[in-house]
Amino acid sequence: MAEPRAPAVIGLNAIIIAVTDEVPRILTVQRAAHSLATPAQKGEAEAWADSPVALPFGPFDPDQHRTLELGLHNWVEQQTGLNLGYVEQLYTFGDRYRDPREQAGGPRLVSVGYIALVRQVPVSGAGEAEWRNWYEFFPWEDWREGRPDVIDQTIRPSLQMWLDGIDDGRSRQTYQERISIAFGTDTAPWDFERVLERYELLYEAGMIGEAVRDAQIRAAITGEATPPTDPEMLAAAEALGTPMALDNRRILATALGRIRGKLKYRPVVFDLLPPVFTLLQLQRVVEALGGVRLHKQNFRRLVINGGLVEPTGQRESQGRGRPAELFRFRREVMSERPAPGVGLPAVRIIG
Amino acid sequence: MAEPRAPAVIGLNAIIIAVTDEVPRILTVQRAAHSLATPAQKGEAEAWADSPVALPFGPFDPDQHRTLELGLHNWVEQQTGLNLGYVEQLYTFGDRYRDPREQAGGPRLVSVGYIALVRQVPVSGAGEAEWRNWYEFFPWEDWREGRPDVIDQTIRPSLQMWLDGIDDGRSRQTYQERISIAFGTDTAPWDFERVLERYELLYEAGMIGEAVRDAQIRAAITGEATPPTDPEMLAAAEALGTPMALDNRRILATALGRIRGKLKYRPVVFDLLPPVFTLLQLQRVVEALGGVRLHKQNFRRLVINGGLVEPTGQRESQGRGRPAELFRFRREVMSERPAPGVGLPAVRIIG
DNA sequence: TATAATATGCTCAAAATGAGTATATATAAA
DNA sequence: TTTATATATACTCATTTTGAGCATATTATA
Repeated sequence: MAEPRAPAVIGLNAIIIAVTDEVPRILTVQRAAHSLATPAQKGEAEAWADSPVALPFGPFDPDQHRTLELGLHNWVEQQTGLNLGYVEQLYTFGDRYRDPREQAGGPRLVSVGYIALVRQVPVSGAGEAEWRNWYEFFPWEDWREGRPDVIDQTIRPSLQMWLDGIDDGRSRQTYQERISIAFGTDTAPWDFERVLERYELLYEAGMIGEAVRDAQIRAAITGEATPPTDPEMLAAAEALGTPMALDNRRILATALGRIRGKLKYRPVVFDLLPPVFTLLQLQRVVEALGGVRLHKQNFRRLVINGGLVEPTGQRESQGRGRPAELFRFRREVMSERPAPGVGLPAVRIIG
Repeated sequence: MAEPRAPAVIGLNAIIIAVTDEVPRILTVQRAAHSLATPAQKGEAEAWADSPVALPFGPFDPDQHRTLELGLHNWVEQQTGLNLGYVEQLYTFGDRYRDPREQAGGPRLVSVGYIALVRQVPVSGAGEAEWRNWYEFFPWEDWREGRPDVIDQTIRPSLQMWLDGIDDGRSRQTYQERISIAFGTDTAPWDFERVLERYELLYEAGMIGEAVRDAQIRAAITGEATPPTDPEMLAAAEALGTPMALDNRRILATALGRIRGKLKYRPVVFDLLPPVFTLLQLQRVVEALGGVRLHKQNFRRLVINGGLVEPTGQRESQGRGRPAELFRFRREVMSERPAPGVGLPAVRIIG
């Protein structure tokens, strides 16, 4: 068994999530565009532009930090002034060239992603930090106002065109199946958790801004001519949301899928809410994360009968109609039921 | 945003799982005990003995491997002759001193764990590899023959004793809650997915062999006297399964919990079975992983009506009673239902 | 005072689940 | 050959959970 050498560096990415005004938001930072251009290919640097929108990132310093998570806490606090509550490891990303600087001899960058859920949305501290609607990056994932137009107007036709252009029958077959699973069919429902699968297909089909960018980078490095980019696909990329730096959008897709899955069997929503809340507020947060509308009365029944919340006796002051009762999270539920969560439906789109 | 330095090394751990004869097994390798002893403290090396039972481990070589997963495939194949089928990233472990050599100045070891599910159990290739029943490491997790004795005879009383010894009322309260959630109460059910939570509590209570070992290591390094180990706790450690090297048992607990969770909403079992199988074989594999007995007729209904399997028309040859029909996995189910899986009950212990 | 908006209570059918009983088809034993 | 035993499979039935909707309560505002 050989000793491991030390040829890679470890970084930490934070996906910091909050929900305000019924909008799920993530904290982004500005990333200087030139940080991608290495001296070796300054000239080519103008050929492609990386997005300045990035997830908060920091190096992991083993000398200073006892655990990965503590390291994360540390620089997040420094950079944004946030002190994180619930934190959970997401995934570790280590594909070659996820940082293009590798192509110019830079070290392999392995990043461990962490999800953090926060309540407050303090004006983000050190300058360039900014909260952004996460559906800005995944317009096809928000079904709260009905099935998003972009699916049938852009995604479906472009995917079909891409599929038709694949010569090998077998791999076309495989892709067809993946598309059905990810995007559903007339019979198959849309599965709200398959966020990453959808993003990856769109990337592979070249319909995502980052895919175009990465193809250009590869071409610039190998010295080939800029690859012919299908104008259809470029138009698609326009409609398919804001690009992010590096593979940050893939990381975000992973996080979104994870959160949606977790909602069903762990009471994670409450980390996004104040200590007391109305049932409608609770429902709106769940809907924001899930990207679906839920049946109000049944949602009520679910969380009350399920023992997830308990009434405080107080009622809300403000408001238009009848004042709502204020509830709080019942921590005891964790030791009462095996998998307490709020559950998303298969494909409900009711108001 | 500072550049990450390169002060840690990245390794890969494989949790390779197969089920044969209704026993869930993991592939282990022999780990030379002296690999933990550094020249700096050879003299102390006899004071504590690390277990030679380890998970397969290999370094990650970024020059050679395009992705972490490919790196894993590569050395697993070399070391064991296995070519892995379904592989999924589990978790990244980076706590300080998870490799005790760090205490003698060794580099921080960050390991990315991967779960692999395999069908065949070929006589494991290069020498020291060996399949072991995973319940050998977690005797309290197998409820197929009823509630394991070790829970009420060892775990319950020792946890209580430990709890009573905690002075601070607040932290005793917190621990009490964690114990209730992890191990259940008269009212609260046993949650089969909380494998890691249970392991961590037992470790923190000092009831696990590794906890004793790690306390001794720390003492040896800091030069303190060997800490007084409660003989009760040592006896508990005897009953609480085979220790593993480093933090490998924690990694394994993470994997077991993950697999049990996944069972419910993804058809992972089929990666452990031959292409055709009887429904009882399928059920036995699910039971082996979940550590529970299931109701036969209802299990049938679940997988057939759920569209998870389809009959082949063939029947099984051998056997005592009526020959069973052979089924195969219906891949189409993946695109029909949002979360196809087999589901484990809350706490069923019926034959 | 009427109207709109929201909260909350309740009903009812359909589907899923838990627990059995009954029957079919094989091998092994008498 | 018959009987016992083991397994597979089919079917029933009560209970619980879920999906959908109607009805009523309580507030602010026109």
